[in-house]
Amino acid sequence: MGTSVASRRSGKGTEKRDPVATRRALLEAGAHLFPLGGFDGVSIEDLADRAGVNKALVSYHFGGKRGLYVAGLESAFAEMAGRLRAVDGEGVDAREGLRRFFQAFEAMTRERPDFPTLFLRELLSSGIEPAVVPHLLEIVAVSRRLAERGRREGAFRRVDPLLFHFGLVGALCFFFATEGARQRARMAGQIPFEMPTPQAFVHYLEDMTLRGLAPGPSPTRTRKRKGARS
Amino acid sequence: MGTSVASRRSGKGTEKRDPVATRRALLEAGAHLFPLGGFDGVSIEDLADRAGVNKALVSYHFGGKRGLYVAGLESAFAEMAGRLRAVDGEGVDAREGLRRFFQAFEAMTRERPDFPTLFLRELLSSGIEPAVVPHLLEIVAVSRRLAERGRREGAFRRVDPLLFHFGLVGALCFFFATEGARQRARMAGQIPFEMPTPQAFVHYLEDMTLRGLAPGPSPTRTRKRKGARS
DNA sequence: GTCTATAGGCTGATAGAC
DNA sequence: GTCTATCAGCCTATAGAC
Repeated sequence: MGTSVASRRSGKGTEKRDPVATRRALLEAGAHLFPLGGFDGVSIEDLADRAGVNKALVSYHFGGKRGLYVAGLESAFAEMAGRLRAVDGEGVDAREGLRRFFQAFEAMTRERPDFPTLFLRELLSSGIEPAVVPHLLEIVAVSRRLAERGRREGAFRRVDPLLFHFGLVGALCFFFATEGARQRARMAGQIPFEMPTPQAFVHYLEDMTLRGLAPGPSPTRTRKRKGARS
Repeated sequence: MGTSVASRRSGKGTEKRDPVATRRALLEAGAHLFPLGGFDGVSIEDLADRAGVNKALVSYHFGGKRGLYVAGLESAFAEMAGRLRAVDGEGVDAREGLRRFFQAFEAMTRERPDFPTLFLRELLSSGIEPAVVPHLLEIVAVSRRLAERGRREGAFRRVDPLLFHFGLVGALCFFFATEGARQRARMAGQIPFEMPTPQAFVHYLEDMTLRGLAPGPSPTRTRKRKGARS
């Protein structure tokens, strides 16, 4: 929990620590600092200070600031993709899969609260890091399969799996990535009313998704009536 | 459309232009560059070059890079808030209000395609610019009133207006803010399949929202059954 | 209002001692 | 592997000529 330290000054001497502890401390520092501030907003010195490690070790162990950033980024994306794999369990039907989808997202944000921020920041950046593209595609594939399975089982109406994906992931990412900003703004007195809790939002979104995906015609006519079948 | 130029070199001399043209050119440059790259990712020289203007004029007219950024930010937020005000028209019922809500968002992204990116970047930043907080609250208030009106008119079931707001705005912002990244990744061959169009997504989200808000019990039982009425 | 020139700070990276 | 010292580059901001 506390600040990881790979080497420390004690009295007058310098104690050396495990090099793997150094790497780990730097990765932890990156995981904490990069989501705030973004890549440009964090200096090597910031990272070294938080890790309790010498500046030069960033270049030594990761080949530079970018290397440290990418290493953390990839591990986070891989972890998210891995968690979502539980959605495709053996005997789980589509509705249960959807529940697991939300559970996986909740679990991720519980253990890595600023993953959504990191995620979003990377998507907003000029060029997505090639190393994480496979994980990204894997994440998309999960919701895609979920939508298709629901359709096959008759649990969901037919929707474009990609639209389904963006509606779900977009709302979740936005909410969780901006959660910190809300809390800060709330404490600074900029927001004069209570904000929803993450649990409430996840529950709401799950409810809306189930209702929105329920088979059958829309309870309200759309503007233009179409023929019998599309 | 082309690069705005407030002053230009012709042959050997230097022609002076309207100072308001200078300001305008710089604001346009900021509106284009800040969404990409973010505040840290854009240098004063980048801005001046794109505006066809001298570096020093940024400080002269806006008191520094931050001043130019905030000026553009505030005008964008104000414009979005203004567009959303149409949702609260005189004789519009809730369902029509929701339609206008999506229309306003679509219109905004048509004329200022990278507003969602700017918006999201600001929400992710360490501290939200105080100057835009009022506009932010106004935007929240629109969806809040929309949800409450729908409830009052019997068109929507009862939902927490703030959850409604985040579900809607979150999904829209995410999709549009990452649209550029998708196109880039697609062209770079990182994505091997077609991506949904903005129109398709907006239509999908509107449909899902109407279905999700339709009065009546959820077509699927939730895990815990509650009493007859809440 | 606009431009040139420059000050001054900070950053990422590395050479070389230990 | 770790640390100190240092360098070259870029950045924002401003003083002063026009």
